[in-house]
Amino acid sequence: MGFDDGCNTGLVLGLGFTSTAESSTPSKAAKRPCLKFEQSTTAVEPSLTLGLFGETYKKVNNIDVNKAGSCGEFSDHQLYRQPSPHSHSAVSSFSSGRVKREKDLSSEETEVERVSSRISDEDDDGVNARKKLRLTKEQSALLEESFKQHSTLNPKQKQALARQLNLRPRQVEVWFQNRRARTKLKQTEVDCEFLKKCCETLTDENRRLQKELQELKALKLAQPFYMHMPAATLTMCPSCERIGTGAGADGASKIPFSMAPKPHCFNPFTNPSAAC
DNA sequence: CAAGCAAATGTTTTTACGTCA
DNA sequence: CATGACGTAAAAACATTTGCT
Repeated sequence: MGFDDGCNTGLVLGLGFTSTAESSTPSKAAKRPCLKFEQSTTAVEPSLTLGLFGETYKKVNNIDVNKAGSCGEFSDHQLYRQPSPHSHSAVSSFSSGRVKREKDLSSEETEVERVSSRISDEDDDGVNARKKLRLTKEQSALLEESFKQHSTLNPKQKQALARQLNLRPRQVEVWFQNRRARTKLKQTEVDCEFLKKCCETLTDENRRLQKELQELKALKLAQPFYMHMPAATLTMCPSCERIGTGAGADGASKIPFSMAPKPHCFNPFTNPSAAC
């Protein structure tokens, strides 16, 4: 995948970074293959595509099936917050082992909460005001450090970090979510700049090629010599559109320019000039 | 007081996993 | 037993709100 692909299929506009060591089969460990900004940005190479992807957002029929879906935060919300008027209050009966595990975690979180005095103080007074926590420098630093290692946390890591920071797991989770969002925003800005540069380079290259084409056309008109040659002896490099004279019409080996397997597409970062 | 930042919340989408025919 | 369809929960992405500086 790269710049060349967009040339053949056309009209695909996208930006992103493709890992060079990308495996085609997502493993179970890599649960969310989309849009993860790992630390090893040096191991990825930029890819640009222009146009429309065939991929579209799918609308799920049973949208409200998982309305309780926010129960991903069930344990945290239920344990630590006064239920908001809009929150889904009841996810009553669980039976799966996974939920059991979640319950275990929740009990752990309760323990964490007990330790965390700054939180219980706020909640216990009955006032449902949404107080905003300001993380200390130390907390932020540790979170940053952890984020550098993993941009996402598994439940155990979350628990451990929360305990270490004297925060609720939910707060750690939220911090990571927001941090990922900021990272992505930053990355989008970088990509935007990258695309701008690409656009400028391509515009310049296009201008140069147009000029060269004009010159060649003028040359062709000024030199009737070409006209006297058999058409088959004139070949044009598909990449740079320079005209060459084939020595004979029989063998491709004698033709100075052979057709490229596919149209040359200019990549300003790997090919600063035309292929010839 | 408006603006910007960041914590928090709500919604949607994706994925993994269990169950059942 | 293998397999595919289906339902559900969890987690992440995404969008928005809100409190604080």
